[in-house]
Amino acid sequence: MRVLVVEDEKGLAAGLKRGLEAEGFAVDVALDGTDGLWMAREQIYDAIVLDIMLPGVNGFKVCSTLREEGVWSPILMLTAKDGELDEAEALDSGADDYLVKPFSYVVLLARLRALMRRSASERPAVLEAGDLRLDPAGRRCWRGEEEVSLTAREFSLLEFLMRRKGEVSSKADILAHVWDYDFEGDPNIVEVYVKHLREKLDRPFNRNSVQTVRGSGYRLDDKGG
Amino acid sequence: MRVLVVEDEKGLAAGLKRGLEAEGFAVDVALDGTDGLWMAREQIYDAIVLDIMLPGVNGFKVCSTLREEGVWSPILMLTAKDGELDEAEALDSGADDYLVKPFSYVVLLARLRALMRRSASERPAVLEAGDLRLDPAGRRCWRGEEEVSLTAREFSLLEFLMRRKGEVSSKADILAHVWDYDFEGDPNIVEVYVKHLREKLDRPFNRNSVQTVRGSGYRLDDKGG
DNA sequence: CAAGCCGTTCAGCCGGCTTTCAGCACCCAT
DNA sequence: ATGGGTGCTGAAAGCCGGCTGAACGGCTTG
Repeated sequence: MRVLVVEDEKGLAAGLKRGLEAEGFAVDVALDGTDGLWMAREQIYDAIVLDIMLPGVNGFKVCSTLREEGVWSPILMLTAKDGELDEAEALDSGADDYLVKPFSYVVLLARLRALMRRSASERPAVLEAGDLRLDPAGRRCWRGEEEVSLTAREFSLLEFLMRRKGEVSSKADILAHVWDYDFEGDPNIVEVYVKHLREKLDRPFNRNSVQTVRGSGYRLDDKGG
Repeated sequence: MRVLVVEDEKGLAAGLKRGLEAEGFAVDVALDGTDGLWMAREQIYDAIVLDIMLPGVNGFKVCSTLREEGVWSPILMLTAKDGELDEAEALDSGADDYLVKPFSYVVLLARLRALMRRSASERPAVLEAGDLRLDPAGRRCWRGEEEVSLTAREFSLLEFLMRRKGEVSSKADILAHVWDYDFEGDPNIVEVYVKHLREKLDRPFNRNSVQTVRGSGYRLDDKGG
């Protein structure tokens, strides 16, 4: 259970780190928004505690940026004032919950646990679509009983599609999330990788799980084709 | 989107009901814990707003009982005092979030939406008109049980008409929204696509969902023809 | 150092979608 | 009845989106 704390008040940050570590969490601390953003991108956290008032990039911005980039770790925001607007804006920018300063440590802990419990049940360790299974942690993939080996890109693409199974993902969306958000190359690359997936997941099994929706994008069949 | 409000202060209950209904929710109200428990068992709600201080069974008890019985609708708890204990206990009894009274309506709404979004494993975003269904996210369309495949334009046109089902949409409106707003071509194209829709959605099923209103435009029948 | 794999780019092909157009049918007012 | 206006229809053409095979360079591995 790894937690990222993004907080510029050094005293508070240190306190949180000590407290959470005592509870058995692994804790990383970022002292400003820019650092926080980098760290959250680099590694998957089980939860992120995020102050709103930050030097560099503010908390709202950090939060919405992460969400856009496909980082779905549960985020608990810390708001200094108790204005209603902050609260609403926190949730709208993609936070899962917020806490008004000053807060008590017990409450923070309870909220954090609730968030992680919730996201653990929402995000099962293994993604499934019909008899297609994918284990993000172990980077493995199966069609039925048979394991299929995928390259890094193929895997990311499939993971992305599986998390949105049944929905159409546009090529732009895919590029933004599976490739770097500032990817400037040929969008054709998505087509190329879709072909790769089809050759590994569909053709050998006579299936059709990755569907083209002309003019819109691609869709992974709910039932794995 | 059906919401259950369990609240004994009649004024507040009525206010919530009115407000939420204005936002397009279907709202049921229970005035005590016992009723709330019954109603939550009877039907699946998209969210439950639950007061802690209730005659009969209190909110904590209602919440934990429901959870034990396998009711997983997101629960938003209303706590009267702002003691830490209440908050922690609320989350521990299985609530997904809580709100301290007095709260503002905007915040309640934001929280409620966040909860439902989070638990939206089922996509409520499906448009319906009789036995005609359309899933904008998945770009799929059904007449009854049978799936109908539509091209990009056909889909946009149908989506537009379904969002305004029962109302007449002028050809100019349709052109502006389904085609580019600066479309300069032949308006006849709308007629062409209406024909396509009819051939795919109506003719094979002996229906008449897309109706012509001579001199005004087209209307999609509320009940799908 | 060689071999292989992976990620990426590119150009050509193909099918079908979008759009246009001309002719016909129908409704309504004169 | 007759004509204009409005909508319907089938076919044809052009274009665009997606598919594919090949090739290249960089990186890792033996």
